[in-house]
Amino acid sequence: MIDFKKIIGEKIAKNVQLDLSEIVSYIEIPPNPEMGDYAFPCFKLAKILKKSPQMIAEELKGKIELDENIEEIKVVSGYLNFYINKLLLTKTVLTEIENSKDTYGSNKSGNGKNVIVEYSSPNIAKPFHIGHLRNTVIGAALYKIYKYLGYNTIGINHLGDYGTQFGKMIEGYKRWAQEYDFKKDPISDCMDIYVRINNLCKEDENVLNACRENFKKIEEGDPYCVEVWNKFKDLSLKEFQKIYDLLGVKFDSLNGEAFYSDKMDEVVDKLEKHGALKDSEGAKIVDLEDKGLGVCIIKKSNGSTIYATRDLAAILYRSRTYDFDKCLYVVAYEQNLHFKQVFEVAKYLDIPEKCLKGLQHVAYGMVRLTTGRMSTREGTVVKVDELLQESIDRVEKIIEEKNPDMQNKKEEAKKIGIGAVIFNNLCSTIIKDQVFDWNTVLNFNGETGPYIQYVYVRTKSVIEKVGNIPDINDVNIELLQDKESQKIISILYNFENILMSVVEKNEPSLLARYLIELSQSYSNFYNENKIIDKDRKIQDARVYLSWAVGKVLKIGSGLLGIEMPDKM
RNA sequence: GGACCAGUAGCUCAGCUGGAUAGAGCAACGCCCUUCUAAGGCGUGGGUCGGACGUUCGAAUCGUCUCUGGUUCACCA
Repeated sequence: MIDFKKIIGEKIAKNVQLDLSEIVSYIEIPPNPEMGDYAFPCFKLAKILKKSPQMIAEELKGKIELDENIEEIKVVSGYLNFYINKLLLTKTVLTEIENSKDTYGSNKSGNGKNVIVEYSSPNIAKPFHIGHLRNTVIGAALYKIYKYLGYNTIGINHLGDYGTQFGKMIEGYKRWAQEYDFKKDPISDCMDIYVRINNLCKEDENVLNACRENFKKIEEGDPYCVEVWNKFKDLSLKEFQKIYDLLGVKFDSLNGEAFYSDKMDEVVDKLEKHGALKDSEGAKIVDLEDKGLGVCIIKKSNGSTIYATRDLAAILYRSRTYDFDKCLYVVAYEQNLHFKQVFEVAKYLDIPEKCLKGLQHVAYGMVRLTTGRMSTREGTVVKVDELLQESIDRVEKIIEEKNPDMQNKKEEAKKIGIGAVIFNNLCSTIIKDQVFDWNTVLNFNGETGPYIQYVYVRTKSVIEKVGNIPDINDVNIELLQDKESQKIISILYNFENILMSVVEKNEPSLLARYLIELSQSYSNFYNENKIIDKDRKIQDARVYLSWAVGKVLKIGSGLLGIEMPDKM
């Protein structure tokens, strides 16, 4: 597509002693469309040229020639305001959408690059709660968007299937297995055991030591411990899969922590070889005090490993298996220090420089309840299956009220209910903490998933009524020059840029906000104009624009993991 | 105590790498369905951008200090 910003930058660059890239970085979008489409502030030049910004702007205006791209230039209080050729913009955007169809906004910027997205990563034998949901939804969106931009993307569910917690589970299972059937609600049974054994550990140090011993036995391949551990794993995966199916989330690999249980010796060897390993209080550590990062434990004093060791083994394995350019860890910010340590220690693993540089922690904020922090042990978690079901149920009720004759009510309710929950998790900057409130999550008015879906359904409904999508050659773009249409066009133009920023910042909320903006602009257009019109030319133009909006809403939502209903 | 993160309207949040009058949604109030889906649109009210100082032609945005909240700081993950 035409890059107007670059074109303007080039025109300015001819007359100013600055790099093109620097000029382009100064170009901004005016706060109000009447002030132009792009603006170049001349204040920075004032010092260099020792003239007033206003004078510089006037002079520049005189030197820059108008052409088919730029219609007009105005000087306003030190700004050079550019008015681009709206007909050309309209034509460019619509032609691009027509030609690329379901791939609009995608590009090849990631070609040849391998990106790992590690996300979801729930703990086996514990409930899948709304914290994991946030993680899963963020990771899945990043995964899809990277892929859309041409990256070879690998999604890894780094299951929490290892560690002392399983020693605890085994200890609990040994003691109380006969009290449970593990059939109706296996996760709940597991959690019950987990809470009981934790309480016992608090009271009795010997029990805790027995738990640690059990974990060590798993590592050593003790048949009983491994069998029980596998049982928990199978039960959990089956439960998690139900949620992934509802969310439409898939992984390329389920290699969790346990997968690396036999790959940690090499890490220890390498650290030793580099002289990075130190004995301290019976444990083996890497001392990072000089970097202000404390110490990173590699082996505990009882000889067994710890999660940092497994993360390091994973880095080594992944660099060999996937030759990654980026490895994103979607993990809550609680683990900031942990990842800083691990990435620092990874320098001793002899992996390629690009892999080392590609390690990135995508930290997101905590989900807390109005009553405070969630705790598995306290039993205060909100379970995702219950949340999703509640959301779907509420949508069904609303459909029953508003549109009782609708087709496929169940299916559509599912898309809307789940879409609402997904959108709620993606609509604000991921680093911010979120207070979970049923009423906020299950609100379907305003800036929500259902709002976007509703707008999409409107575009579909208009097309359905008309009976066909007009041929782009029958669209007279001069009939799309009103304020409302132009607002939409400029937003559509920006879609690819938004996707690029999402990847650059690992911030899917940018796309979520974008879709709200697009939806609002269409709602506005819809209310201002009659789309189905007596004048066939006007109708063709507006229906075509509606189709284009629907297309981008569907692509964008799809990238966030939100499906579009046909009716609402 | 050290480190990191956050603090914008009653609530939830936008505000791009400093730029032109600080924007949405929710909640409140008032309008708009004999016209394409009112899960919608329009309007009104609501702000010392936590505070202070500084850098700059210009600061919600950058720097320093400070207050508040959160997270984390060795054998859990």
